[in-house]
Amino acid sequence: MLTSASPAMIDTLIRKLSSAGGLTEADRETVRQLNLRTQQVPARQDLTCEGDRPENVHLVLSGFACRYKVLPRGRRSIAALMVPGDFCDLHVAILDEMDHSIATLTPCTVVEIPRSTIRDLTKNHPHITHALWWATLVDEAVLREWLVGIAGREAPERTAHLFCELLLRLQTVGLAEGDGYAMPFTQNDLADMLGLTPVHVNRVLREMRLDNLIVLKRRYLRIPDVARLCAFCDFNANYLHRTPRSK
Amino acid sequence: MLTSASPAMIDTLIRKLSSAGGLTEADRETVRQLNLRTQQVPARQDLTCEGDRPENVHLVLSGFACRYKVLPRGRRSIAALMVPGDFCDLHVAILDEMDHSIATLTPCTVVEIPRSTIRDLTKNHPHITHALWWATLVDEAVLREWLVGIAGREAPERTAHLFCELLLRLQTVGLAEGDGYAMPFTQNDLADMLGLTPVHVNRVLREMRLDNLIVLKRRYLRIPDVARLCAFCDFNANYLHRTPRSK
DNA sequence: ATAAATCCACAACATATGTGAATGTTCTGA
DNA sequence: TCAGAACATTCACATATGTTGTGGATTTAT
Repeated sequence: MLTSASPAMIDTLIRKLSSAGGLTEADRETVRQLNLRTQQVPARQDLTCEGDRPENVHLVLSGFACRYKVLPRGRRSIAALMVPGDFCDLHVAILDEMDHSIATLTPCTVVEIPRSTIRDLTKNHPHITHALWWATLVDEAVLREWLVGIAGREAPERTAHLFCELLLRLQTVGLAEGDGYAMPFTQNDLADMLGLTPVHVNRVLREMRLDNLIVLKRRYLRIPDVARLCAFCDFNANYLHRTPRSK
Repeated sequence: MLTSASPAMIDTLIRKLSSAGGLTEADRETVRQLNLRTQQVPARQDLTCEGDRPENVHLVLSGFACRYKVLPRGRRSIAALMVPGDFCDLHVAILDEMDHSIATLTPCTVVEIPRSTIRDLTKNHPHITHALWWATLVDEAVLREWLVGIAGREAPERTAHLFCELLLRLQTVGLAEGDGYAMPFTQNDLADMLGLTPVHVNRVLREMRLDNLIVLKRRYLRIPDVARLCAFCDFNANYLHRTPRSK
């Protein structure tokens, strides 16, 4: 299903770009003039596949999507999680070929931005280019933190770290109320993000529940003591590069 | 020690940027006009630390450097390896604060590019900006492959994969002769890159030697049968985004 | 050339996490 | 409302990898 983008959607995009700082009013107007289309995508569906040379960049407006690769033995490894407001694949505007796939985890609303539009923006609007580049660098910082976590944190700390990160990321887009948020992932999805087995994710969650670090019920996560969970996993939010501006 | 950059060094930079494609002769001339300084750095020394707001971007001309974070229990996790021709920290041109550290692994020669220079380039030279952005996206692709490897590959395959990646990356900068290259890393360094223990790296290397997958002696790695090693770890080079041009 | 410092090699043992399988629970759609 | 699917939970057991420690080999500095 395709519909034309509403002002609210454009705002999501502008807010995203503004968090890099440095956008002028003219830049904002340029973005508003873009003729963007919105699309509804069901859960567990690929947006682009490894090897593709897609014609559109996607921005998530609602729902969760992920970046993943499939390993030899059929194991799926999730390398990034996209929450509302995140770009899925700015890559394709610059690199030729996708080296990984992108799929929805839940039903999503996404904006499609033609590659040519990005190319045009980067040729003529340095501030917007700067903002887009900024977005990819923050994505990279998150990716790096995931790598460090998988390489060096034990399963419980790693899991806690993901929950802390999600809390902050969802807070900045207004999707967390206080100390809780909807986390509509399967334990299987979590396993693929954490580099663990579903069985072990289940074990870890049980332990965390027993320690009262989390309350997780019907896909809703509540963190009774945020400071305690952060301390538990040694969480440091610097890698999210949240500016004062963006909350 | 500081010296002014020689033409050969500028060439390294220009070659790097050109691999993204799209540079005009005017762009190249712009790069040649930059007044860059070169620096010798001993092994195992930090170039920038987490929390810094450095004034220079670094480019490695010779030697190996790495991007790392230190975890609670003092464990160092290496998130990226920089070989000659690689940028260390384009981040600092865009993001405010370093969320990780950068250190040399071996003695290095690095070029220092002032932040202001990058800012100027990105404001006035869209093709160069595009090339720089391209470089960060390739870095991100490599980082993603490392994440996927640590999350989903067993130690031997993971190690083999690193060796294959290094072979290609060093080939493109002329630092591999055929099927071998100098790999001046400690087993400790390897462990930090692979998310393993030094002891286990030692075990894995022994096995790989016994299987004749590698010949590793006095910090020099030879791969008797490259195709066999690639098959062993299911190596797919697409994530390196090497263009025909750049090789 | 020699000593000191790293680094490599190997062994015995500990444990976090993976595997396979059975059962119960919660969604989902007709 | 029901049946079927998808998901969560738990168990027993297997194994890859971590931990601690010791001795020998290289490298580095004097």
